[in-house]
Amino acid sequence: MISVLIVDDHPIVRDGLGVLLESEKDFTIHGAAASAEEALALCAKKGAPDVVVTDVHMPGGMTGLEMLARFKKAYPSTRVILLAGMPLKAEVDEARSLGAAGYLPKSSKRGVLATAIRRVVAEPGVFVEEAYVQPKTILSAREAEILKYMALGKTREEIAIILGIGFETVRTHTKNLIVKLDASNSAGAVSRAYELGLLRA
Amino acid sequence: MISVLIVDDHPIVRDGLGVLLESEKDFTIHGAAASAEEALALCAKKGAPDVVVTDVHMPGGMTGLEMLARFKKAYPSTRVILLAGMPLKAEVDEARSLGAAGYLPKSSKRGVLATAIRRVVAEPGVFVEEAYVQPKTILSAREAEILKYMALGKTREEIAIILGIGFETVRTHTKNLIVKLDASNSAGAVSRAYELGLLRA
DNA sequence: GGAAACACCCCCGAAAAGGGGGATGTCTGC
DNA sequence: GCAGACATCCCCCTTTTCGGGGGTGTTTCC
Repeated sequence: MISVLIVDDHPIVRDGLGVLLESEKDFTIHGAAASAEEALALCAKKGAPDVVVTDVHMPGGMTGLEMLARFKKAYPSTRVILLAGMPLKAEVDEARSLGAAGYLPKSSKRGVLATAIRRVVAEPGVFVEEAYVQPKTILSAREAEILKYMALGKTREEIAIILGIGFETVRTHTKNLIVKLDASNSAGAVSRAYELGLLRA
Repeated sequence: MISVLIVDDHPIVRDGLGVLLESEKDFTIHGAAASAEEALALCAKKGAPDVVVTDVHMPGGMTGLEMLARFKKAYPSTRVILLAGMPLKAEVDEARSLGAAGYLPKSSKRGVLATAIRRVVAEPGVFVEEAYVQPKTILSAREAEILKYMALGKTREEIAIILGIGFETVRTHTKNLIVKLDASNSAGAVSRAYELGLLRA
């Protein structure tokens, strides 16, 4: 039996995932938490599960990536699989380097999650990742990435440092983003991106 | 048996909800669709279900509200229950006036959805709604207004002209907005506003 | 009557963003 | 091979925003 801890801020999603996984004979639900903090508290009390399945983006406190770091420190043997609406390359790479066991888009087809969970338990050190389709191909991978940091309120210089590229390059991308999203500034571009479903995972 | 059609752009959520509802003895899954368009096509082929459970916000095409209108026209007897991360009063009111059977936040506790489905089938004309939080209370009316124009990409000067107030006043409000939304600039504030459901996605 | 919230206005200086150009190399598809 | 998309970098200059202050007059509520 593989014990699984589910972390998501939406109870409906949480319960749905729980029932979905419980319907598989080899899974047992270790617990469910609405936030990273809650998940860590639960593990402190009940012990760690074999696998943690968590949404990356949660309002308020800790993100899935931060929680991942804490888990790898406190419970190195626990596998952590991250879920995101729209995985971005930088985020996936960061998750991998932080020791995540997998990174799946919520758009994964049915059964992918169950298969992934079994695989990360069976093969220590494996990193499961799904080829995902960008919902809107209007943005290049780089642009989508820069858009994300823009939404986080980072300045262009900060983004340049984060991505390890030049300031002028970030500038070029943001200029293109504003044009592509038919906006007139960063705030408008972020808004349009939300409306188009390019942000909010 | 109550037949239910599930509409959500995330397969993992869709499947989760499906399994969750199927675990109840009195539900049968009529189908699952990734978009409003797909849902309507499915109904054109297979006929309409008793109840449609749909996410309000879906990337790309039709929103849940638009789909609701189509459903009420084509299949007046089908009940439509809408799900949103953070229901806003205006949206809930619009849904009700469009003939929705219910509007639930995804933060509803387990079982609420199943109960709601049974209720809208048993009581024609009922509107099921969960107490929704209005995080808008953290913003004053003026701030909310300015936030809206900020998301539209207007400059502070443009907003001042639109609202017939001084540039410095707009500035004061935006400064307060950035602090209240825990952001560091306009783009970040707009992003946070979407996440908090203060702007409709 | 006073505290608190609100809408309104003002100043400074530094930082950042925006608009317009141009350039190079890679890689992919026809 | 060559167009086209992409990522990368650079220049000019202007406008806007940001962070830190300061203030006024209303209304509302205890």
